[in-house]
Amino acid sequence: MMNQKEKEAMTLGFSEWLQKTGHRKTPERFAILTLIMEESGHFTPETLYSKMKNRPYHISRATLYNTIRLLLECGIIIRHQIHSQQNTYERATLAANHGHIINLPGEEIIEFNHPGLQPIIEELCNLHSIQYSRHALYIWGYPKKDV
Amino acid sequence: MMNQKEKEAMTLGFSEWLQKTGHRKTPERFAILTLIMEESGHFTPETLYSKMKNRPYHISRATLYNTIRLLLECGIIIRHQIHSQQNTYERATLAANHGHIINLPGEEIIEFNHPGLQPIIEELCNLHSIQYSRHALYIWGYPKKDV
DNA sequence: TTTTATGCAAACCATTTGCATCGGG
DNA sequence: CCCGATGCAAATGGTTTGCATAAAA
Repeated sequence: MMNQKEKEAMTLGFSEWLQKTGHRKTPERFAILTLIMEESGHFTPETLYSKMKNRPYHISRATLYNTIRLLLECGIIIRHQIHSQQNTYERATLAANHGHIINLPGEEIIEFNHPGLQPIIEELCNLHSIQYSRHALYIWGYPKKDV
Repeated sequence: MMNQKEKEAMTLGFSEWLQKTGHRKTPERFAILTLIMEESGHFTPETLYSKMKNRPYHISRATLYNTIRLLLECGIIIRHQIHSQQNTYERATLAANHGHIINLPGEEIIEFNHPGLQPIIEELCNLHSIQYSRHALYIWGYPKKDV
């Protein structure tokens, strides 16, 4: 969960990014950002939309998808591609800290963290002359039946 | 590219899997497998479908999607999650050997290989009691402008 | 006042499904 | 023969788009 200070910093960052890139600062956009800052894990456009319905004012799917695109562009959220039919998103600051183990069947997700990964990624980026942006490690497997 | 021997082994494996799981061995299924064995990288249902059109007989989208599902189930192909709108696939044997660097903008894909990754994955699987099935490491970044 | 964003509904498009027919076992 | 598989076309459902209206700047 984000604390108040982090939320303010993120809101300010979004506001500045909107300004810098020539987008308007509409209340809908900040309402969606607020909702996303309350998410503790993965979410989809549909889960956001249904949560939106319980809020003071309604926001359309068009605006929701539009805002999700902006939040992707400015790097506040990232898109996971775990399910084939529906896009899943996560705040980038959350996602940066862990990989995903996808536990079949049912695709239950375990998040993990491993310090050895970062040096490998840096090495690969140097090798291929890539300016690192982000990464994702997914591991698929089945629960072990033994103890 | 797969050599003849590998192709025969894969075809046999698919055939046995179909038998074992109670599915019929239709010519359409083997025709699609044959096409996939000629792919040297990523493919989508649509790229397969259009290649199919140049073949002796036509295969419907329904059958194509049905067969892709079977090939996923038996582990011959895996699904990548790079593009948001269309599923991308690859032969599992190919995918096992490399990770993917997604070079923005345009999502050009560089494949890579790093020996340090495997021990990390094994460690994580042991820690979480996971029977390893497969993994995927994606790195997003931009081309470096300097030399 | 200008121009971008919103909301609604319709359009899109990859994928799935229903159903009549075909054909593997 | 029987029942699963195919082909076609229609349905589905997540996402995008067109357009009239609203509201940021």
